[in-house]
Amino acid sequence: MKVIIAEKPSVARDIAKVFGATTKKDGYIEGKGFTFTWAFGHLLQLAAPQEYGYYGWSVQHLPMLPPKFKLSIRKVKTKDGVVDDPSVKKQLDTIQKLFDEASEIIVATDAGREGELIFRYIYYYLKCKKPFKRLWISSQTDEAIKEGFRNLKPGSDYDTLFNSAHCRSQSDWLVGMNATQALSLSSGIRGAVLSLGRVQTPTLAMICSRYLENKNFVPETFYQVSIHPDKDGQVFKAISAENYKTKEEAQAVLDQVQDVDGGFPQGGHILQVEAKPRKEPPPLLHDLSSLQQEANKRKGFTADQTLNILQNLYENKLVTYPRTGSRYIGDDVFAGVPALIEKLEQHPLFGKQATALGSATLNKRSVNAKKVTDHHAVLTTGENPHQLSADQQAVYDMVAGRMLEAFHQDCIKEVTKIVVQSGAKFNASGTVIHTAGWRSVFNDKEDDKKDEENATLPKVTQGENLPITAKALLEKQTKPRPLYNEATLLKALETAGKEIDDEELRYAMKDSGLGTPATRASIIETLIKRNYIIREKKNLVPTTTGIAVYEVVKNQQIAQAELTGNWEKRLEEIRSGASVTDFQNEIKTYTRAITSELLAQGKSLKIPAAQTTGVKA
DNA sequence: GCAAGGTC
Repeated sequence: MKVIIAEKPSVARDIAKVFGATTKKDGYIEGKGFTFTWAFGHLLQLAAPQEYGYYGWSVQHLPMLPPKFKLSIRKVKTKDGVVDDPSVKKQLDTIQKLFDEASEIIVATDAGREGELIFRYIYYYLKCKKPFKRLWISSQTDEAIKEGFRNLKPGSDYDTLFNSAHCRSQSDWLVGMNATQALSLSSGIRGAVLSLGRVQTPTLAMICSRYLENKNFVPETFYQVSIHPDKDGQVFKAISAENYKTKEEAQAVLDQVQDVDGGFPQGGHILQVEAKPRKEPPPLLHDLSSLQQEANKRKGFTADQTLNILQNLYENKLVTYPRTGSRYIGDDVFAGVPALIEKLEQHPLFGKQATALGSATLNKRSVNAKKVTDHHAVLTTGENPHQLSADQQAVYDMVAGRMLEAFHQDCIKEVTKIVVQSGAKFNASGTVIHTAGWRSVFNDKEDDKKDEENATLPKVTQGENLPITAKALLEKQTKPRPLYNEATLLKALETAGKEIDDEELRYAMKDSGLGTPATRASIIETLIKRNYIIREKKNLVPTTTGIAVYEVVKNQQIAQAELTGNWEKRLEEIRSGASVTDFQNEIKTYTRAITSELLAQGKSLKIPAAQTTGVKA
């Protein structure tokens, strides 16, 4: 008998369905000579320090460098402390029984580094010796699954992938556990937990450095002049092309404006008119991060809330797999899109849009099989939702609405720029939407609209002279970059802090971002739990503890996003066959260095004991 | 008491 093991129940069900296996057992599905079982993500983790004999937190143990790592069952917190998760234990027993009976194992965990690790940790923990083959597919449609089974790979083809995954896991443990204990112990605060890690610390650093930049920003005053030219009763606003440092300069420009009150009936000379049509393509489909950002902007949901709501919708089969990092779908999935859109015709908000889209040519911007990684973009499933809570409905609508947008036509607008001469030069700009296209779905205002922009501009021609009915001197101040909120932080994590607005360019940097779609919400929650940051309205603001930790580590490698970038590069080399021990030795060297540095530097930490978490009474 | 990774 062959056993197929998937990363999660939903995938096992999808595969079993293709085989026509329908007998549901406890923890697996049976039929047609196969059994289909599953994990729930990582069932096993690297054992905690005490399991190597490092009892309690002690400087004498540092750095902790276990000669051989052990695996232990995933833990869960109960009132009696931290224990093996009973549901995980039970599933492992089931898997063990099935592996014992198996002639061959087919590995169907997600097609990626962590998916490989999830299986291998189980396989080695259970001391299984059975041969295994690898199913490698990036979409769960029937055809993709069948094709994948025709193309099963030898399990050993993925040994180097496992090596890179294993290195990632061990390195995070070594650096995180040691750095955390080193800083906590050297802080001198009894029971303090000052955690550090490859992902959480650069994230904290980003929040702190932006906060300090914002707080220390010295606004500069500058001046502008505005005029109101009048075209046959239609008045628009134009702003001086230059900003002025002093009020006097601006006043001089203002005085030279040839307005009606100053005795100039037609003192505004149209120097230039430029009207350009612009096509604005629809946004890509949602991945988890973009959905979390939108839900934060629209509804103020935290990243964690959005993930929980989505997981719930997923478990109720209303949306596809949520923890995806892809904003694309393959052609096979695209083939099913018209039917999904038709289903949305019942939707109270988008029904009309869905109907209209049903008879139009669909935009294929979000269709690109090469950009589908372990999972495709989030879609609705075609199941009809009922009895959703307001929050569930809101998130569901964001998924459904984005689908309609993504497959909609471009928005066609005309961007007009007018240059008016009246003493000095003045600019006016305005945007007129000709064909709303995808923008008709939500009918939102553009988020990047500047406050000086005119909604519509009158038709004027070059050489024309217009009366200027008003003029004013404007006093303005330069503004600092805003504090991070969850939406802007999530976006920044995708590109490891580099500011890239272009959607597609940002996408290309996916592999060098901080954290993964599945973990970013929990990174934010960890920083909050440690009392490093707090939510203040929508903003994420560091506490004195957070700032103090940042001050100690800000120049260290562990606070730089580049650390992840460097690791990823090395892990990728390992995947293509480079030495594992070289990397492991470098990590050990780094662990020793960071540990001793933190033991020395932690003494300079100044935090009131009450502001650290985990303080024992 | 501690990492980052996955998922019910």
